[in-house]
Amino acid sequence: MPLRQADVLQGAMELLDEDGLDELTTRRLAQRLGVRAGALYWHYPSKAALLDALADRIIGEMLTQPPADGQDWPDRLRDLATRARTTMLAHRDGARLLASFTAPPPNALAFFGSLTDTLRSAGADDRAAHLGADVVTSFVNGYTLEEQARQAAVLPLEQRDATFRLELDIVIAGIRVQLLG
Amino acid sequence: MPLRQADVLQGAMELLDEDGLDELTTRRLAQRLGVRAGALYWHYPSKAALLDALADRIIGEMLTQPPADGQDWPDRLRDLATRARTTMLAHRDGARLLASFTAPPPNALAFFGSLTDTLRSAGADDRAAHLGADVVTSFVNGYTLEEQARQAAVLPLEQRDATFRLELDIVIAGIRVQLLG
DNA sequence: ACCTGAACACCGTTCAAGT
DNA sequence: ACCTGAACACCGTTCAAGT
Repeated sequence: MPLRQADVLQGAMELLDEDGLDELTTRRLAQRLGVRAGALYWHYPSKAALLDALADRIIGEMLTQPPADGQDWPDRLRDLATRARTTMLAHRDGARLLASFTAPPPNALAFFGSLTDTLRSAGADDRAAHLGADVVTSFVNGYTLEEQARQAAVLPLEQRDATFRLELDIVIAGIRVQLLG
Repeated sequence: MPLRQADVLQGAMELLDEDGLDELTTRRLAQRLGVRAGALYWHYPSKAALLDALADRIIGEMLTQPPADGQDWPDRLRDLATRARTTMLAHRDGARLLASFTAPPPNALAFFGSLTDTLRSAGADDRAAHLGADVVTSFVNGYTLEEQARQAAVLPLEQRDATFRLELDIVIAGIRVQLLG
């Protein structure tokens, strides 16, 4: 039976997890799927489009669990930020892939929206909610990119978890003081 | 006269600024320098090593001006963070290049050291100084990477400057509350 | 509708050989 | 000491032609 777009995406995900972003070439992906490289261009217009779709699928994994209720806004921000980091770490080169998309795909907007919603429900206006969501996003992406590229091989996970938590609490404390004072 | 390592690095810098990281190939660089691609391997053992050296040269630009005296620690942090962002923005794909080195080169360690020094002089112990420097670094890198990849083309600089400043002040307020309280 | 075959215009890297 | 020439093993992409 012929390949479908979902099969191509699934194969790309597996190849990423097994061999990393640098080994995720159109030729190696085609070989794994049992076709020639040119065939991929029937399903996606370019490799960049395929990587965008892959990034969006990974971001989608951050959105699966519904928010626990009874969380106050700092717990909710911690939950979202932790989920973002954990999901990126769960895929080889995840942070680097997510830094590479051209325009923010749908799930990226949805995830950002859950950050701004959290802050608005805590009393922030639109501008403050956007600033707070943005500073959390920049911090988590910058931290995880560095962590996955250079620290994951040398520091144990519990230690990195603890450091992330402490630095995240610095950002959240800053949001409280500057935006929700 | 023959090429020297510094000439290769200079050519790489110019090619980066003119055409961007994706166009900075060994073959195009060699052509600009009037040699064949293989000749570069006499000066650098690999393209990765050349990019590391280029990243370190750019980070070095953040360290040129001595610290203004009479600054308190928040002003000094703001100065360092702003200098980091400005320097990355001054080179095409600067943030992406600086996210790509394998091990932190000398100037990266020196820059991080000036952040920790600032926090220690404000009364932080070693652990707190490290956490504070790290959260600033992660935020600035994450922010500028996103900015240079997707916002620089669509938002005016003054607006991006203002947003960066506001978000940086969130991080600094968090450091004050969590680490220097 | 989906894919092959074959090509095009590239990459980074190596290394004997030249000067 | 520094570089050429030529090769090796790759890339992403296009597209007529096949089924």
